[in-house]
Parts: sequence; structure tokens; C-alpha cells
Amino acid sequence: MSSASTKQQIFDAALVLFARHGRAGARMQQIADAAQINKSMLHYYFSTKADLYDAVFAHAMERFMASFDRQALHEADSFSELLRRFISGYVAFCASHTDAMRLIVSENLRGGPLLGQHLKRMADAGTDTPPQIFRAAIESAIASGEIRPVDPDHALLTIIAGCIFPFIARPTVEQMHPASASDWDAFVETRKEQVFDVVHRGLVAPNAP
Amino acid sequence: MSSASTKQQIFDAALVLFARHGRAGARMQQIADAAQINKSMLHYYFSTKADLYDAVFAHAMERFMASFDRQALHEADSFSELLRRFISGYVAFCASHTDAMRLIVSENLRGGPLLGQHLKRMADAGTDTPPQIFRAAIESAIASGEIRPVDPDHALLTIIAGCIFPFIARPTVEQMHPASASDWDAFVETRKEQVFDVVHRGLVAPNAP
DNA sequence: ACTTGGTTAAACTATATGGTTGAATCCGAG
DNA sequence: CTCGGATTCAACCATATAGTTTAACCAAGT
Repeated sequence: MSSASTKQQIFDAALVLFARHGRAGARMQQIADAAQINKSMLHYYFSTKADLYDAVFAHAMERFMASFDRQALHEADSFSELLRRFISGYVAFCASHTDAMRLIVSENLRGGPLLGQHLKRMADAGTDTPPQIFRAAIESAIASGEIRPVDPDHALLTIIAGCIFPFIARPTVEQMHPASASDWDAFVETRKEQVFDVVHRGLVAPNAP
Repeated sequence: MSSASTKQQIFDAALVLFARHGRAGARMQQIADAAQINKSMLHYYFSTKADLYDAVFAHAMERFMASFDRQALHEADSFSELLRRFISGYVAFCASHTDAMRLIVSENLRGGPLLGQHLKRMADAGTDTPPQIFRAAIESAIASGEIRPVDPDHALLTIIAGCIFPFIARPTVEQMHPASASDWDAFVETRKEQVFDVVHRGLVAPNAP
């Protein structure tokens, strides 16, 4: 009896297909095939396509948030170290949960209400989301003079953009930068360093303590 | 006789709807309604949905490339000035052609063949695409010691990411940064400066001439 | 032995949607 | 005035797809 495993298979298959073909483009039959189950089983676990999508999307958002190691962020003893960990964690998440990330980006592109609900729920849940932790850290580092007085929101946005974007635009990146096409994993590792390098130099105060 | 204008109306409507709902999610009827024409007219100008999508996508790519002011890039007399113009131009394009940008991003997410074809055609067309111009400029600025010896591809990627990403993730940005929600245009202007600021400081050599 | 829940297969329904057709109208150019 | 392209409208067709139903199978637990 693989009930738990079956539901997981459905989730995994649905995530991939929704990410690739979009909410409308993914076919229920296709998902069933990919999950190696019968179409009836889909409706056994998720009555409608919308139900399935909502569940998969919620799951993707959870994984996204859970992927950060809050402990590691809180433990960092300097802004530089925090920055390095944040970037490394963000890039690693994108690399290992590419489809979840794509799904979230898709929902952003479409500007649907689903995303708004989840974001609001998270915002209401407190100030302990990774971006908020990091933003607070930026403000604190500015106060201590460790980094220049930049706009924290823009700095955060620039960092996240640098981490996520290569995964969003992977086909274009591979075209422009052939090395990434031949060894994506190596490219990803290099990416962590390069983003940290440029952003760190861009943020630190000229005469930091 | 609004034949030219009609085709344009179709293009505009299709661009918006394809960008919002995806290739599969956009409905022909919906597009016809938005273009304020009859469904028959759609097939009069574009026999199939795929035709329409291809045409719209190609158009978006053209607009994307044409949006850069190559002259301005070539005329910049320092790397800093070039960087400023490149960022400003990129952000301005995203702001004024958001839907075209979204369409291109969607195609990236889905990893379809259409994008690959267009990219290849552009790559074959010579070395005069804006990213290539800019990449060459980075290399030249490294050689002259104006900026540090960073990986040009990663630097370019970081810059583009910083410009595009806020438009991709606009709903999330507006949630995290309420100021952007209340005045997006002002946010966009600030964005240009902030990206330039961080990236410029991140790239320039400590003892630049 | 009987029940129950997971599972399959295949046929089926209902509907949405892409695409077609044909007749009618409008309008500017020759 | 007439011809032909642009345009509309409404009905229509064919198909793809979401979702349902039914009968049957099997394995585990009771």
C-alpha cells in the first residue's frame, strides 16, 4: 500500500509539469502518466485540477520558506558571513528546488491572487521570515557602520535577483555563457562566489572596522 | 479601414494576455474581446493560435533588442557612464514593455525551442547585441584597470538580474516594500540608481584611475 | 471469510475551446 | 456604380480535456 508514496509521486509530477507548462498548460493525464498512476487516482486524491494546483503551490511555498536555515542566519557573527550564508542558501535552494522556484515565479508573472494570499499569511505570521531577518541585519550593519547607508529593500532585492535570476533565465544564460551549459553545477557554485564578491564590495563601507 | 491598426490591436491584446495567462492559458476569444474585434478576424490575420503566439513572441524579442540605444552605449566615454546607461536602458525597457519582458521570461521558464531559435539567430547575427557590447566593455575596463578582474559573464548577469527581477516579481516586491506598491514609477527610478550604486562600487577597482 | 481502502482499466459525459463557414454589411478605390 | 478587401455575426464542427462512473482486482487487517 503506497498511499503516502503515491500522493508524493503526484506532488512531484505535478510540480514538474505545472512549472514547465503552467497552470493551464499542464494536462491531468500527463501528470497521471508522469506519476505512474491512473487518472482516477488523481481525482481520488485531488478532486479537481485547481485543488491539485493549489496544493502543489502551497507545498512549493512551504518548501521555499523551510529551505532557509534560520539558525545559520542568526548565528552569523558578521554581516559578511551572514551575506555569504544567505546567498549560498538562496542559490542552493534554487538549484535543488528549481521547479518549486519556477512555480512561484510563474505565479508572480501572472499576478494571481494565490500568491498574494500566501505572502500576506507569511507577513502576518511575524518578522521571522528569512528576508525580514536579512533586512534587519542590513539595517543593523548600516547602523554599526559595517556597510554603507544603502536602501535595505533595494539591496535585498539586488541580492535575491542575483541568486534567482540565472535559474529563471537558464536557457538564455546557457546560450550566452557556454561554460554554464556544459557544467551547470560548477556554474552554480561559481555563481555563489561571484554574487557575494560583487555585492559585498558594493555594500561594505570604504573604511569598515 | 483600420487594417494596420487592427493587426496592431490584436498584437497588443495578445501580448498582454499571453504574458498574463501563458501560451496555453490565454483564450482566443479573450484576445478577440480585448482587441475589440470578432473572433473571425483573429483567424483572418493569424490562422492558428500557434501562429499568433509565434508572431507576438518574435515581435516581443525584436522590441526587446531594438529598445537599446546602441549609439548611446558606444558613445559612453567611461565604464561608469556605460554602466549607468546600460542599467537605465534596461530598467526603462522593462518598465515600458513589461508584457514583452514577461513573455520572454515565460519562454525561459518553460525552456521551449522558440526561445532557443531566436537566441541562436541573434548570436549568429554578429557581436553587436547589447549584452555583447557590454560584455566587451567589461573586458576592456578590466584590461584598463578601471574595474576589478571579475568574471564578465557573471557581472553582466548580476546587472541584468538587478534590472529585470523587480518586474518579474512585482507582486512580491510590492508586498515586501510597500513604498513600491504606492508609487511604482518612483520605485523604478530609484531602482536605477540603487542598482548602479551597488554594482558600480562592487566592480570598480579600489584605486581606479 | 469479509470488509475496506488503494488501485486499475476503460468507457463515458459534459464542456470548453480552437477553428470553420457562409451570409451580410461597410467602405474606399478605380 | 461596382469591385474587393475589411469586418461582423451567428451558427457550426471537431477535438481535447476535465471529471465521472462502473466493474474488477488485490492486499492488509478484522
